[in-house]
Amino acid sequence: MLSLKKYLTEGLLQFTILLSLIGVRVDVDTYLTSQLPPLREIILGPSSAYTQTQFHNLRNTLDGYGIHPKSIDLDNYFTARRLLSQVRALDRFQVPTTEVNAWLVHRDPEGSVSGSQPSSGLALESSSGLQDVTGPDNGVRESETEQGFSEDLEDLGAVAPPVSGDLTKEDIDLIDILWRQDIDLGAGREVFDYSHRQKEQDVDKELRDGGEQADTWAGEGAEALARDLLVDGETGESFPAQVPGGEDQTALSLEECLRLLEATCPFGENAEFPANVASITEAVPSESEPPALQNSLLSPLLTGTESPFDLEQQWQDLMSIMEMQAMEVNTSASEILYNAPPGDPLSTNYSLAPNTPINQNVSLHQASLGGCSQDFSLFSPEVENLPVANSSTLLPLVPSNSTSLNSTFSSTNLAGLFFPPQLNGTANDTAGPELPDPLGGLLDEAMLDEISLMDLAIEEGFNPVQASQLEEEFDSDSGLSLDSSHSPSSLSSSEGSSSSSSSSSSSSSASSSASSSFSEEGAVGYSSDSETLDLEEAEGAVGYQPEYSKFCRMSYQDPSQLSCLPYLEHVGHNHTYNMAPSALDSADLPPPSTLKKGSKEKQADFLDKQMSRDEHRARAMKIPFTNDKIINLPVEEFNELLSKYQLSEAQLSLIRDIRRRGKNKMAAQNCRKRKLDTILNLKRDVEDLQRDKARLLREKVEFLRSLRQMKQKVQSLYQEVFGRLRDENGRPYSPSQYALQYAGDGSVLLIPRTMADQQARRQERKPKDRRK
DNA sequence: ATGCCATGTCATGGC
DNA sequence: CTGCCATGACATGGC
Repeated sequence: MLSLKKYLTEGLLQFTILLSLIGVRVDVDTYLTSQLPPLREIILGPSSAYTQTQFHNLRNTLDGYGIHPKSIDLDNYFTARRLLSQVRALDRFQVPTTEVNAWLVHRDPEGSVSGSQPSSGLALESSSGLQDVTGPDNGVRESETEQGFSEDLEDLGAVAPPVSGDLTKEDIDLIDILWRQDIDLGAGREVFDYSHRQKEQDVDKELRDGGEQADTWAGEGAEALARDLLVDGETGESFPAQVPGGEDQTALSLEECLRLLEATCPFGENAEFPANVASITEAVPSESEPPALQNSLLSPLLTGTESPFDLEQQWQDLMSIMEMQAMEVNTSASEILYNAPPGDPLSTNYSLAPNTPINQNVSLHQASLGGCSQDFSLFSPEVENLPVANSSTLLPLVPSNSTSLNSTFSSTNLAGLFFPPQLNGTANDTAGPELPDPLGGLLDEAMLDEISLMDLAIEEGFNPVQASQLEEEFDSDSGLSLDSSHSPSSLSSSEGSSSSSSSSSSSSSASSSASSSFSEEGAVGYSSDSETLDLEEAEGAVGYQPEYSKFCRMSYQDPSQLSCLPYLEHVGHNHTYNMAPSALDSADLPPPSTLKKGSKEKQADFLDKQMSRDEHRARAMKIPFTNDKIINLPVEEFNELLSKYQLSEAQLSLIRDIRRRGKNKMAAQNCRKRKLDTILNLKRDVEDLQRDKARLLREKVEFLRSLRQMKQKVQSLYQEVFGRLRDENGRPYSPSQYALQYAGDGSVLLIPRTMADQQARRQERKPKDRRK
């Protein structure tokens, strides 16, 4: 369903844009606003799936709690909304075609990427393609890198099916011919392909040792690209300026793009297409926008995009969302079930602000949960007298069944009545007064969506824990709440990789104990080990980006925490934890180029410098075997080795010292690494707990709100029923003398006030007695 | 010159 | 008891 939705949405958008560009007006509004649930939901999404998560995260951002403000998902969401509004705007404003500059349609074929480029073209500054050159035939682009890349994007749920799957050979040839035509412009496809470059950057980051080259993409890279984007005066084409080493860059003109689209499927199943169309329209006011922004639309894979957080743009997005949601609710408001007759106090009570969303699924049953009785002070004395236990027996009073009660409640406008008192997640004043806030409506909508999700989960038989898990799943689907990956299950999984990686890289003698100790450590959540290890060991690991984003998020929260981030912390340092000494030795060997340049003496000096003190000692004492063997051999083999040689007492002592020191060295490395991971895990636990606390506080506020709503409704119903009662003379009963009493069987009795007070006191005593 | 940090080493204790 | 590991404390070298 998700892929179908994206497929349809992007396809429709592309088709619409195309039609608009060639002059056919498409009234998207009729489709979007019409009450055709399937299509509407396909295009706009099932509301809570998107809005809940994103608003939730937006609120977190505004809280200053946790979410990196540069989060690409927010951008993605907003731009998706913006894209819709821009598509709508297409039939109002005709985008001048001369301003539609260049579209990225495909990445490079291998052939146009210079096959002579050295494989070290992963550096950011180098413009050579990321993917490996598979061969001179540039017609077929089915390298593993290509497919893997598409799959990666697809896995993240952001893209349409890969192009190559549906392209015929002629199409691909045409594409390549077109690209080659633009090669003389010096434009390469991957120049615009931010995801491409981002991935490249990631791999590069892993490969690079020094921190000096670790400048971020959004910093110099994006600026450099923005600077390098030139506009052809004649054609209006925009193409990157000649970057040194960027001879393989091409760009597609609009005409070529259209031709290309004609040649391919009608919807142009290229995932990058709609994104770049959006970027084009965005680029109209600001002539050259950083590529990071347009690529922010590409996929959630690019979560780490560090484009500047454009507050104004976000505000526009907020406004557009408000507009859109107002439209949604206005059109759906007529369908709201109002069971109360006109003039009913209920309807007057709950008919505020019709253009705000509705909290579905708030049931009286939930709201009358115990433990909230302290909130009764919010009530009028009259209702306060009602025993809590009887509130559920109110149901028979409602004209129809409980379902209609729910629907009646669902028509109540909580957003108009309440506002979350704590925007700050750490605020403790949950019962505080509702403060006005310009974002209040929006945030409230988000919260209500969130609560609706909770309610839905509860109604469907989930327990609250499952509901929260459901909520977290929504968060994780967005790719924003990355901490959901730290659930116990993922901990255990990463734990497995942790132990395996450590054992694989440790010496054979230490591997078994190392893995066993690691699994013991897993009880306290020992997962970051694998994260950093995977970075170091698996070059070009694709799944690494979310973790990096997570660290970005953390670092944003507190810049001083940068020092604690393993990834950044390891920059410039040779963290060779868990690497076998043999690997260390080989890694310490100087590159061949330096060997050629230097004389043999220099080589010897260099090697001497690379050797440890123990190695020097061993050489001085003429130990006949390597320190590697001394340290890493099992005891039996080690003793066997010693027995083979006639060694002096000094030599034996040195060998044992070397072994002891070597083992201790590795132990110290492991120990420090463990310590670091423990600290990081503790920090993450604290964050998780803080997030849970904030969520629970929000839920509490919501429940209190619902409870207050219920009480008001009960009060209204009470007054209505009481007001309609007449005595035998046809006169209304005096509220000061009579009261309604709810019996356990659902019946309602009219009893004198004095008796009601006595019963109420008895009801109050019972729980106290039970507590004792 | 100084402080910080990563790393190596030693001492010690537990298994 | 010996070997191994974990870890606190200290030393050292680089930045």
